[in-house]
Amino acid sequence: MTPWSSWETLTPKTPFTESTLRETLDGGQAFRWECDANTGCYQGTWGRIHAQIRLEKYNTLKARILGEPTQSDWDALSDYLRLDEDWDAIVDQLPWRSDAHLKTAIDAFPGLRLLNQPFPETLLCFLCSATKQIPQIKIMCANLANALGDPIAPDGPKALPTWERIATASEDELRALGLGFRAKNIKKTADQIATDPGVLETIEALPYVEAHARVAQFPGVGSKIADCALLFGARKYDAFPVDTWIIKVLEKRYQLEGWNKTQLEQFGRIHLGPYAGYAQQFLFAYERKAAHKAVE
DNA sequence: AGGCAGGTGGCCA
DNA sequence: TGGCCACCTGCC
Repeated sequence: MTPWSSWETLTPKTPFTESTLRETLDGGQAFRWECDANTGCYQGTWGRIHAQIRLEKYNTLKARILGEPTQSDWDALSDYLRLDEDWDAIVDQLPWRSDAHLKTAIDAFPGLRLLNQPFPETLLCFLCSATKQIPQIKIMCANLANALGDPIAPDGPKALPTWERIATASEDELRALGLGFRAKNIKKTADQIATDPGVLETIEALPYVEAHARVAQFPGVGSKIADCALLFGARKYDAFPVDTWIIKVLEKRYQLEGWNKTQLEQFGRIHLGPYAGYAQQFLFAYERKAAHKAVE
């Protein structure tokens, strides 16, 4: 059995709360985190790192990493969680002064932030996401890792497969992982990436508009999935993913009934500005919370 | 038991 | 451009 590192105290510039940590790790940006119901400890995987994260009293953030992490692994954890991000400065640039609903959503999730995930695996996870709910997306990602991924440690959890590895699988093999019609798109995208190594790095380095146009050329990647991959996996904070939840928010709370998706995307980017993606995350989290409450 | 789910792409006017 | 529909699969 591979041992865990000792628990280290992390020092985010802006603290998490219980609900913002949950919303950050397990709110639909990433699909490889699970919360232990008894301890409230999150366990998850990204890149080649498997970690546990928990919040102690006074919102002290603790983490440990499977194996014998180096300083660069701890730095990777800090980058992943964006611990050094100037959250106050970012949020202050959102139009909360003139947007009461946005202000309500921000106040409900202080410290909620966007993860800094690896771009290739973020694209993969969101290719799985079409017309699926979060629990189902998680299962697909877990199946992909278990079937095609490399172990992070001997007998340990597995990383998500590389695109090159996926390209060596057949569509039928992928379908057997429960991907459904997404298997064809994932296979075709993998084939394209395999024949053009470095394309994802190139895309990641482009400004948002160019990156969006390029990533949306992959089969199965439309405007929404492109925006999610760029926002959650490439730090394009001006991306504004318009999904069913955000459509509801904009229709109901911004009185934009009758607007089509393209118009809603443009409204979001124009109204919310260079950090539109951050605003999206607050609005998304707040709306899901409201819907959850309504069920109770 | 049928409809729906963090969409996309193809087809038709 | 805008509307409609098929597409896998599992869960309510």
